[in-house]
Amino acid sequence: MDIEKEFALIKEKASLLKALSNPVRLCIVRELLDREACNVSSMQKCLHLSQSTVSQHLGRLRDLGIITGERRGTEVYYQVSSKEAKDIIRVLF
Amino acid sequence: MDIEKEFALIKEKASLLKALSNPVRLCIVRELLDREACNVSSMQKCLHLSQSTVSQHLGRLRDLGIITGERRGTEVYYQVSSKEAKDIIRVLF
DNA sequence: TTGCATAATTATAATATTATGATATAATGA
DNA sequence: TCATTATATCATAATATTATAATTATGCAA
Repeated sequence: MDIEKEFALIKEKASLLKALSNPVRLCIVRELLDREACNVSSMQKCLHLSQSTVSQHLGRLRDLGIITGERRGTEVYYQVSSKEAKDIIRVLF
Repeated sequence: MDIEKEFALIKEKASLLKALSNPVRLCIVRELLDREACNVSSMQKCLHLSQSTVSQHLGRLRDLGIITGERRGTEVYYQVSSKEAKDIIRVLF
């Protein structure tokens, strides 16, 4: 592999790690693995953070394909979709 | 485990991930696993960054116990000392 | 349609991270 | 000792991240 593609790969992996490196997001992803399909307001209560903050963290995880959301009525339920993210959580906990 | 210790653990794991989530640091740790015991100036040439920048990244990795350095004359050779960090690299690459 | 509940988006201020340049420290050899 | 090489630390400007508050969007039921 040439050096530029190599570093592009490293940057991609680094952004996955960065997404998981915030305590709130790490907590969210971990919770989603334990008891799958939480909705936003249940996480919000659990984390003692505002709706906006939680939603923005979820947005970042969504943008990177780490989680996917499914709407059921007014609520959105999330689950972890990235195998690498799952593997990292397994290594850590 | 009570909720506060739980979150303290999560913050600790998050800082490990944060340390690895910078492309330069991820590159350094990965290199150190492939060909162990690089010195600072060889990394610096490889990464096209200033001595100061590389040294500061090494400092962060050192402070978290991810790498350890051993001085040989004027040079310092580093290696990866954290098992968790090694495991994460193995998951990613 | 209106009202309500849930979630997403936007703007912003406080804080953290990063790379650079200058300086300091450590080891070695002339 | 002095000069040189290698590494670490400090100060700082540019950029990124984070939490909050305000606003907007979506779904549903009366």
